[in-house]
Amino acid sequence: MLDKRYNHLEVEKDKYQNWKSKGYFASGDKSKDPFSIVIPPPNVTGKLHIGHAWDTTIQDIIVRYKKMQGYDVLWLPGCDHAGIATQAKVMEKLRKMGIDVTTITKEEFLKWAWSWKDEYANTIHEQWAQMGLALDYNKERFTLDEGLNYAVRTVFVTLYNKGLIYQGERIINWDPVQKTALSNVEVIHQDDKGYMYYFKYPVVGSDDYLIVATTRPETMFGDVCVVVNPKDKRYTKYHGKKVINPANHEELPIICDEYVDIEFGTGAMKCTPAHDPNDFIIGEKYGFEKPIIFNKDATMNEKCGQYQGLDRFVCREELIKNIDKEGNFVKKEEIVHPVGHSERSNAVVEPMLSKQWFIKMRPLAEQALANQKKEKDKVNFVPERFEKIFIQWMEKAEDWCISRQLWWGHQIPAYYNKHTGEVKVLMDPPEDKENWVQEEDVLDTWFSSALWPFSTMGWPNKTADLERYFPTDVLVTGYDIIFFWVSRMIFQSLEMNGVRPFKEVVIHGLVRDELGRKMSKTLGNGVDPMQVIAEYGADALRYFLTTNSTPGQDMRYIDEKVQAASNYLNKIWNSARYVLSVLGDDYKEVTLDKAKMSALDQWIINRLNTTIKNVTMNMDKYDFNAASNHLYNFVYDDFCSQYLEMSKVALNSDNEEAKNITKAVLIKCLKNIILLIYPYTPFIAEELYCSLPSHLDSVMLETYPVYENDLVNFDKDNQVDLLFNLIKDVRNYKIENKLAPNAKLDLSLLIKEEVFSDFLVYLRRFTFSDVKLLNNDEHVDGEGHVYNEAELYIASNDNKDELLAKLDKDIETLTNEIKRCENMLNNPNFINKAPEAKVSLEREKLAKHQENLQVLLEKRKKIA
RNA sequence: GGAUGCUUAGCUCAGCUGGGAGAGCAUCACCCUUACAAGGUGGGGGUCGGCGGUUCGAGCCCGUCAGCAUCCACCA
Repeated sequence: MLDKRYNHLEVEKDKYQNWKSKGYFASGDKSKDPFSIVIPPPNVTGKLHIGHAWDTTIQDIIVRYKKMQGYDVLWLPGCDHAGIATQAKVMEKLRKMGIDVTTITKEEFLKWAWSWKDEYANTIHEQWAQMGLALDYNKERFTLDEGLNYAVRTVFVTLYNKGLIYQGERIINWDPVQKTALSNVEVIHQDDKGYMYYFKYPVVGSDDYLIVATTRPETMFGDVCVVVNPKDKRYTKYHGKKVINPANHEELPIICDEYVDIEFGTGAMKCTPAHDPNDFIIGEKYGFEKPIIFNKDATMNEKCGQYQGLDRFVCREELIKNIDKEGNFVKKEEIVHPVGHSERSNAVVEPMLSKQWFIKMRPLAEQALANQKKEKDKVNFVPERFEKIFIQWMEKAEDWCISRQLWWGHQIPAYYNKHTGEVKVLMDPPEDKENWVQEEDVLDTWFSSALWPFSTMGWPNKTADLERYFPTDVLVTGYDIIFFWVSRMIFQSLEMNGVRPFKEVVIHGLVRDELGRKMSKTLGNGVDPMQVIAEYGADALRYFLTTNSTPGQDMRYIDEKVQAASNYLNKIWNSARYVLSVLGDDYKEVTLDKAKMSALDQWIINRLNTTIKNVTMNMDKYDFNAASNHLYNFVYDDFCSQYLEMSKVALNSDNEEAKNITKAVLIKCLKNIILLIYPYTPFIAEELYCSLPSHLDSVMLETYPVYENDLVNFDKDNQVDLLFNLIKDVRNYKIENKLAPNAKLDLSLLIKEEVFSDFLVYLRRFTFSDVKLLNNDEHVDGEGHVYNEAELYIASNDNKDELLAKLDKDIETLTNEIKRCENMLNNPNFINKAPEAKVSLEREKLAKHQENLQVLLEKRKKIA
């Protein structure tokens, strides 16, 4: 027997281990059609957060749903080595342990890093288990394992040989804390308060000067010239002259270039080719040197004289002070301007000239864009609008800097000849190893992530898995990593395989806190999914996460809603408890025969059938909120509030056949509810499923409910609705008159249209009252309720005036309804232009209303 | 400077191809009725951000304005 209250701790105990050990998560049944998903590999930097919980629950729902529909589902798990992030975490840990990280060797570090990885991968496994994810652990991969490393090298070499990877000296984003290059997407531009500083650049051989503005005065040590627009009349007289750099007193030529915006600032621009992408272009164009003035930690280098060794921001202040002393500092203005920060370290990124490896983006992007124009083979974004975001980014994607100055990652397979400096890019080190040294840099983490959908399946080998499961069917991820990951998977797969990596990509939003703020460590407003599970259970968390937002939209974590989810599960739990309790020990399954079923039996089966249809339709659209709503309404309104209560009548009768049919209907409804809720809440579903009188070993082996066409032609909805309305109005009467719910009333009913057998039995039972049937012209006193199919009179103690007042109220609302109908029907445009069905519907309504009004008016006459 | 999303009940959000506004929580009244008091029954509460347009008919389509949020963008 089930407990009175659903207890998630009991219910969720041991089930995951059982599923796993029985092999229910494993893929590979060749008799079925394949369906595949790869998990977005979480970083091994820490624990999973609530966003992961959302992302993986969506996938788990899809996976469990598809399994039930008879697919051989592969859900491939794994983790990402997360280069920069992990290296930072491990370094921090070592520092805390008192280890001097400046002297540590690469080999020592990697040992620590691998043990870190093992530890956190373990944690992640435990969390996946808590969440109940049906992952196929046989296929688990790690982005840094040998197989994936092989795939990474293969792609690198292939792209290099095609000229799509090159090494070049370009302006890159330098993270001075992590001391590595970053790609554009790893830089977060935020509006920071800063200053625009104005300096005098004295003109050589005169007392004149130009005023030049900059937000980064320390870069003046890297200036090579001052640029003005040739059309700028103010500066014509200085063409060909030189100015003195007030920072280091070196002479700088004044050159002319259209690039300079006359309107902006003073119209005279300092040019620092090594530390600004635009200045770099000008430097190239005019053949200037490109002096680098920073060390790797963004302290000033030897080119900066007395400032050498100072931090860039300290140098800035010192420099301004000194220039001011010489009278060349004009002013500073407070401004707000976009400043690039490192995604990981949050350090202000320094644009810096550096030799790095790049992926040439244009050809790859064009290919991806072309593929999106194909009707059949494009990647389908769900919701569709995210395709636009993808396309816009692809249209202007610049070359991707893929080299990182780290230890934790895939070492770039490039080799430098110790003697000649020649570069070779190879799968394996050259034969004469001793003459070559491998590139120290590793690849951007996202380089290996981009290959995830196929590298995990054994690519480049033509493995059976690759053949069977690739391209994958769907990828589920948040909109925040469309650029980082989704787009790169798409172009890499198109380039390496000629096909899209996944047919559909389901995009979800972010989980925010109760106030709508992004969750962050600094705010400390993060929600730990494991704590929520401890309190409410994984099922409640899963249900909450997947049924409280529209696809693609952000959601807020709201504790009460998890509670509400838990209450819903308790509702289902208790309805199951009831159903199981009424079956009795001798329950034998009977096949449902429509001819023998009562109207209410047919009604609920019909409602169930409709629910199955609606749920399935929305599941297929990945609209889990809509799908679950249909089920929720069925569970609460149709099943629990109506049928389950009504079933008590048949079950208490002496009619054995009716009893058995009712039990069968109850079981059928319950079982289907369990199967429909199961993808969302597998634990409670398993528990309840295994409590059913007949069941397989696990709900995981069941098939998904199917819409049955032969059950739909139920035509007594009106009668059932009438019954419910009558009961409701009587209940309302009792409440209004402060009567007990089970108070006995004298009811009189005039039935105008046919009702199903037992109609009155139910009415009497649920009103706790006698119901006297009236003839057509019979009159009784009392409070009247008029329906299309019947009239109800409740014997009442109200005096004449009170009764009249109530009648008048009803008459008024009915009159208004009639007016509304008449207005519509008197509008010739409506008659002519609205669909025929709509028009006749309104006509019918009007007729009914008028008929009902007539009844009320006659009643009024008789009372008055 | 581009782009996207949002604005609906006190709060958090649904509302499918346009045809009489919904849920959860909160609130009010009554009820420990033999599945469920973390419950049941029955209520109350919304000129669907403003303005204009299309339409017989607009929360939904179009335009415009406002507010909020997010993303992209090298302006010294």
